[in-house]
This record gives sequence, C-alpha cells and structure tokens, in this order.
Amino acid sequence: MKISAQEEYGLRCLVQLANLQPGESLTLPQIAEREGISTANAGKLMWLLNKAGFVHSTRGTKGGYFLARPASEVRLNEVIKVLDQDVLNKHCESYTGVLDSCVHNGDCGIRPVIVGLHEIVENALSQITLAQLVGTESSVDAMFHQIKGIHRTLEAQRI
Amino acid sequence: MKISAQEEYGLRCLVQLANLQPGESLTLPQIAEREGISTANAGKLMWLLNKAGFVHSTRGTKGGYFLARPASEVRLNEVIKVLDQDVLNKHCESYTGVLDSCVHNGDCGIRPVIVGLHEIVENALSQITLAQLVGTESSVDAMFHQIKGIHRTLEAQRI
DNA sequence: GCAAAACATTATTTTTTTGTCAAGATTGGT
DNA sequence: ACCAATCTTGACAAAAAAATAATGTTTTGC
Ligand code: FES
Ligand code: FES
Repeated sequence: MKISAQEEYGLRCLVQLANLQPGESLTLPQIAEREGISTANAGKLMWLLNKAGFVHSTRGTKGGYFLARPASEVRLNEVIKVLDQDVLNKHCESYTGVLDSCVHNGDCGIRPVIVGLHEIVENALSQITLAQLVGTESSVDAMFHQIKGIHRTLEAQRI
Repeated sequence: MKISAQEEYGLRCLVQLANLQPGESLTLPQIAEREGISTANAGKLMWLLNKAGFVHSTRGTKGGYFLARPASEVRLNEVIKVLDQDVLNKHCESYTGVLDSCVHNGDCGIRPVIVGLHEIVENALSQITLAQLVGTESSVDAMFHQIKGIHRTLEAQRI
C-alpha cells in the first residue's frame, strides 16, 4: 500500500500552484525547479491535471499554469483518483493471475479488505483540501491528526 | 495509493492456510492452484512469509506449509509490512527526484499527508486479524464496516 | 540406498511504471 | 512578419516490479 510517484508529484505540483496569489501563474520550468523534477516530467503531470480540469494553462510568452478552481474547493481524493489512472475501483476484473477473475468470485474474504482499504483512504483524502496543504508543516500535521485522532479513540476502546 | 501484487497474493496465501484445520498443511502446488497463480510465484511468496516467521514449512514428501501462529493473533499490518519491503516508512530519503531529499526539507506540507495516510492505513489494518478473513464475504464486510462507520460519523459531523 | 515429492534460493525474463526526448502548435512582443 | 517563450503530444528509453525458470537441498517411503 503505497502512494505512486505520479500521485505524489502531481499533488506537489498542485500545491505549488495553490501557493500563488490570485492572477499569478507558474511556467513548467518554474514548477519543475521548485519540486526538483525535470521539466519534461512536470510537463506530463501538468498535462494530466489540465485534462482533468484541475488547472488552466495559457500558451506563449508569459504563459503558465494556474488553478482552475479555488484551492479550498479541491479535495485530495479527486486529485488522487485522476493521477492514479482509475485502476482503483474495478479490482476483481483486472486480476493479474492466471484466471480471468478472482478465484473467489461469489464469496470472497479478500475483496472487502481491498475495497474497504480504498474506501478508508478515499474518505480520509476527501476531508483534506488543497488549501489546507499550503500552511506550515506543523499546521498541516495538526489538521491531519484530527482525522487520525478518531482512530486512536476506536483503538483505545477495543483494547 | 494501491495495494501491490505481492501484498495481495501474500495475504491470500496466508488466508488459505488460515482456512485449514489444526494439523493440516498445504503444498506449494495446492496453494498455487487455489489462488490461480503459478507454483513458482507461490514459492517466492511463501519463502518471504516463512523468512518473516508467519508460516512454518516441512520438506520432503508429505511436506507443506502451515501457520506459525494462530490466525487470530496475526494482524494484517504486520503481514503487509513484511510483503511491502519496508519501503513505507522512510519516504523523505528515498526520493526519486533529482535531489537527494525532498526539496521542502525543513518545512514540508506534503510529508504529513504521506505519513498520515500510511498511519491511517496501518491503523485500520492493525484492527484486522487473519482469523477475521476466513468467514463469508458478508461477515468480513460487516466487520470492516465497523471501522469505516467511525469515519462516516466524522464526515457527517463535518457537513 | 534410491527415487520421488517437496521446499529453498538465486538468476533470468517479462511486464509495468516512470521518466525523457523531440517535433509541433500557440501566444506575445518587437 | 518574425522570433522567442511557452504549452501539447506522441513516441521512446530507463528503471522498477513481478513473474518465471533453473538449480540445489531435504525428507519420506520403498
Ligand atoms: S472476488 Fe475480487 S478479490 Fe476476490
Ligand atoms: S520533506 Fe519528505 S515529503 Fe517533503
């Protein structure tokens, strides 16, 4: 269970744009330099995000990228879904094994785990907006702990 | 954010062993056939799980694999951690980009998200044991929804 | 003791993911 | 009109992950 490079860098690029003042924009070389990735790579990421409608772009001199929506209205689960090539949902069909579908079709004890995990992650991500990621690390961390705090309570009860 | 093939299949193999009666065991070909993967692949997975101490094995004719601990004492977060090559924790050092470490070292808004997500997943997994996965799909699903239910409550409050 | 059945371990191949390159298209300034 | 800065897009190459193959070791049963 890990976050893919595309998910992470795509999100990072969006955060860079979220840091801008209204009216400002960033070019590909600027984004690439600020995140320490190549311009070509940033280009592909931004192309994805543009296609998905998260950013707008202007061509030509003085062009660049800027957020299409206010950062406070962009939830992280939407972003991740786009960057992850939508392979998350339909798990049982795209089975890597020899068989076409999962051998446990009909009554499967694994499916709830896979699906449930994705739901938990999605739910956590849906509670975070881009705007919440522009602050200092400690403020972001504190925000995140509100979500995790609920879990700790549950765990404490269980023991 | 997705579960890797190794995580999924390793977990599946363990569930197969958890289904056994005490004293029984499964051979590699049996495990492979039940999960629809190749014998060689199952062999590698079981080797990992054996090395990590989750299963014991006996060689020779009438050999096979069986759980080293009761299924009710094996938590999923331990299993996943072993199958995922421990790359989960130290994220900021193993940065794929051009730089040695994350460009935001010192004050990073992304780090809490990465770390926090892993903690949330780990926490959820730590609440599930192998024994809970041997039932019918609906029973496993119901168990999982107890965990997710907490999230729903939180979400409802937020709105 | 020998052969068959089974696990153990390392190496190789295949597939998927990630990152790069290059040619094209659009805009703004001069 | 021209040029330079910029995004766009598809093809390509490198890296990582996954799966397979190959070889070796141990045990059982005869
Ligand atoms: S039926 Fe899809 S994971 Fe089992
Ligand atoms: S410092 Fe590690 S993700 Fe930013």
